[in-house]
Amino acid sequence: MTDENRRSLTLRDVSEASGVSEMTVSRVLRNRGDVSTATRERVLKAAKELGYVPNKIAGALASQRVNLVAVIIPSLSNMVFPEVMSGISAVLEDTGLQPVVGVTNYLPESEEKVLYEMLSWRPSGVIIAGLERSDASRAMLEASGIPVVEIMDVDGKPIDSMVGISHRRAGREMAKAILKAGFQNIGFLGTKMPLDHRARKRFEGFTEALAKSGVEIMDQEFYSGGSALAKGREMTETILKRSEELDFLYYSNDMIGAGGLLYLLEQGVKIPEQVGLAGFNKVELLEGLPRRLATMDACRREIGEKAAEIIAKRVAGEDPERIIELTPKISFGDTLKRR
Amino acid sequence: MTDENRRSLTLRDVSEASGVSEMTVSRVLRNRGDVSTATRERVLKAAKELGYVPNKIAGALASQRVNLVAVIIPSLSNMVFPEVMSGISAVLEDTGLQPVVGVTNYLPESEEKVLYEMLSWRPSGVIIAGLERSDASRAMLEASGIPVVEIMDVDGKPIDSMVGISHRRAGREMAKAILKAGFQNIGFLGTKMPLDHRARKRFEGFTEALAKSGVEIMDQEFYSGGSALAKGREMTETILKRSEELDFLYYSNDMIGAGGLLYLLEQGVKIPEQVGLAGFNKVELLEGLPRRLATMDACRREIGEKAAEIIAKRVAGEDPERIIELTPKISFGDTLKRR
DNA sequence: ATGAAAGCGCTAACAG
DNA sequence: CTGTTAGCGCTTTCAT
Repeated sequence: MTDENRRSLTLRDVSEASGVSEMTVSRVLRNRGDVSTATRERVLKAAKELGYVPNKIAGALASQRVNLVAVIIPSLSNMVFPEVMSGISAVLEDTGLQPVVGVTNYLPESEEKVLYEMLSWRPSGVIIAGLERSDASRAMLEASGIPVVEIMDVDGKPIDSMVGISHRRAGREMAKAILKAGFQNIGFLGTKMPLDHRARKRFEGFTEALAKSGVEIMDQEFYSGGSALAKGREMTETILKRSEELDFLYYSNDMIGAGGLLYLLEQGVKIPEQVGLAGFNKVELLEGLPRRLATMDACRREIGEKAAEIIAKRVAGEDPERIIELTPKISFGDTLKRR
Repeated sequence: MTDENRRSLTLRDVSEASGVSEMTVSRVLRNRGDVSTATRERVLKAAKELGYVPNKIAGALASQRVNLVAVIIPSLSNMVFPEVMSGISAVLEDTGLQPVVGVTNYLPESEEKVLYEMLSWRPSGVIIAGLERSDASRAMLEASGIPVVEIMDVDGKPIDSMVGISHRRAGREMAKAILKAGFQNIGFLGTKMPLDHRARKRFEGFTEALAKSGVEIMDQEFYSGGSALAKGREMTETILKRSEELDFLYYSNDMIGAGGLLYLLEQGVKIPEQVGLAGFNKVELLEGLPRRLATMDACRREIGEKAAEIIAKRVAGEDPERIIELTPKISFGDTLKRR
C-alpha cells in the first residue's frame, strides 16, 4: 500500500537490523548450527518486526535443494483426486516436503507442458497419475534423475515406481461377482475411453472375465462431458429402451451409476430383482442415496499415502519398495445381490 | 536409471554442445531478441538431444520475475473451488502466468503457513478465498507488495482487490423469494459456521430479511463432517420430526439440499406443496436429481476469471478495477414455487 | 559461536 | 546478431 515498487526484504536487511552477519541470520532462520540464545532472539525479533519472508528461490539455488513434490493429475473435479491429494498431504506434512499440483485435463500434450513447467522448478520428486504417457514426457521423467511415482494403476511398467490397483483385475472381479449373483444379461455404461485408460482397462478385464464364462456384454453405452449424474440417467434410459432384457448394468463410475439408480427408482424398477447395478470408486456421495450402489473401493487415499511415502523415503536416502499393488474390495450394497 | 547422482543439465552444457554462447542459448530458449535462424536451430537441436530442461529457479533469481500466481483455497473436495480454478486457469493460460494451488482446510493457522510458504517463492500475485484472515496473514499480504485478490465474498474490506458476490445479499434475496412464494414456516439447515464465514453471512442476510417481514426462523439444524448428502437426509428428518409445521427448508449448500430432497421424495412428501426447498451454489450435480432443487448461482467460474484478469492486468502494468461484485441469480427449479 | 568468500544457473545491461 | 560482465539472495565451506 505504501510504496508500490519496493523490493522485498533480504537477509541483509535483517542482518543490518539485528547487527548480526547474514550468515548467522540465515542459521537462525533455518534452525541450523549453534547460535547463542541471545543472538537467536535478536534475529527473530528483527525478522518479525520487518516482516521478513525468506526467498526460497535464492535458497533453493544456493542449496540445490527444493522441498517441492510435483503432483500431476488429470482433473480436480473428479471426486477421485481430492482424496488422493489428501493422502499425499497427510504424509508429506511431517517431512518438510510440499505438494504442488498440476492438472492435465486428460490431455497428453497438456501433460507434457505441465511436466516441463514443473520439472523446471527442480522438485524433489514427482507423483503422476497413470502409466500411459508420451515419449517426451517419459524422457523428461527419466532424465530428471528424481524419484517418480506413477499412481492409480499397476497394469504396466513404471518408469521408476508405481502404486495403485489393477484396473483389469478390478473389472474381472466385478464380472465374477455379477455372474455369481446370477445375472446374465449385462450392459456396460461408461465414458468414451480413448482418454481414460483406467476405465478402459476395467472394461477389458470385465469383458475378459465374462468371456471366460461364456458370457458376452449384451449392450453398451458411452458418454462424454456434461453432468455425470444426468448422463447416467439418460444413458440408462437409452440402453434399457434398446435392450429390454438387460438384468445388470455396470457403470464405469459411481456418479453415472447414481444417476442410473435414481432413474430406475423413479421408474419403479425393482432393484436388484429386475435390474442389478454396480459402479466404481466408492465415492462418499453414495452414502446419501436411497439405495447403496454396489461399487469397488479404488483405495484412493491409500494410494496417495503410499506414493508420498516412497518419495519421502527416497529423498531421505532410503530405498523403499518401488511397486505397490493395492487390493480393492467390492461393496455389494443393495444393488448386487443374488436375484 | 543410468547414474543416479548426476547433476541436471545447464545452459552451459547446451552452449558447449551447440558451440554458441550461453547467452545466445538463453535467448533462443526464451524466444527473446533476434537470433539467426541457423543458430536458433542448432541450439534447439542440441537442447532437445540433451533433454535440457531450463532451471527456473536460477532464471527467477536472475530476472526477479516469477510467473506463478498463488491460489489459496480452503478445500478441493468442495465442488466449488474446482470451478473457480478452471476460471483462473482459463484466463491465465494465455498470459504466461501459472496458478499454484495451496489448500488451507478452513484453518486460519494453516492459511498462515501456506501463505508464508507460497510467498517465499515470490509469486507474481495471490488469489485467496475469503476476506477474513489473521493479522499475520494480512500483514504478510500487505508486505508482499504484489497484487492480492480476495475472492468469493464482497461483504468486507479487501486488502487490495476483491471479486465475489455478497453472501449477505444472497441470503436476503433468497428470503424474499421464499416469502413471496408464500412460505412462512421456515427452517435453516447448514454447516456449523464458525469456520465458514460465507455461509454465516448468508444466514445473517437471510434472517435479517425475514425479520423485516416480521418472520422468524422456526427451527435450525447444523452439521459438520461426513457425507453431505447423507447429512442432508439426517438433518431433514431430524428437523421435520421436531418441527412438523415447517413448510420450507433453506440449506446452506446444494449437497445437503439434495440429500434433503431425496429423503423427502422417499417419504412421499409433496414438494413444494407440503415443503419447499432451496440450496446454494448451483452445482452441476443437481441436474441429475429427480426434481430441480431451487438454488442460487455463486458465479464461481466467473469469479475465477475476473480474479485472474485482475492479476494479469496488474502484472502487465495496467490498473484495473479492484472491486468487482457479481450478481447471483436464483434458480427456482421445482422446489420454490408459489404453494 | 560467528564471519568471509565463493558460487548455485541464469538473465539484464551493455558492448561489439 | 552475438558475446561479456556482473550480479540476483541465498547457502556451503572454510576460517576464526
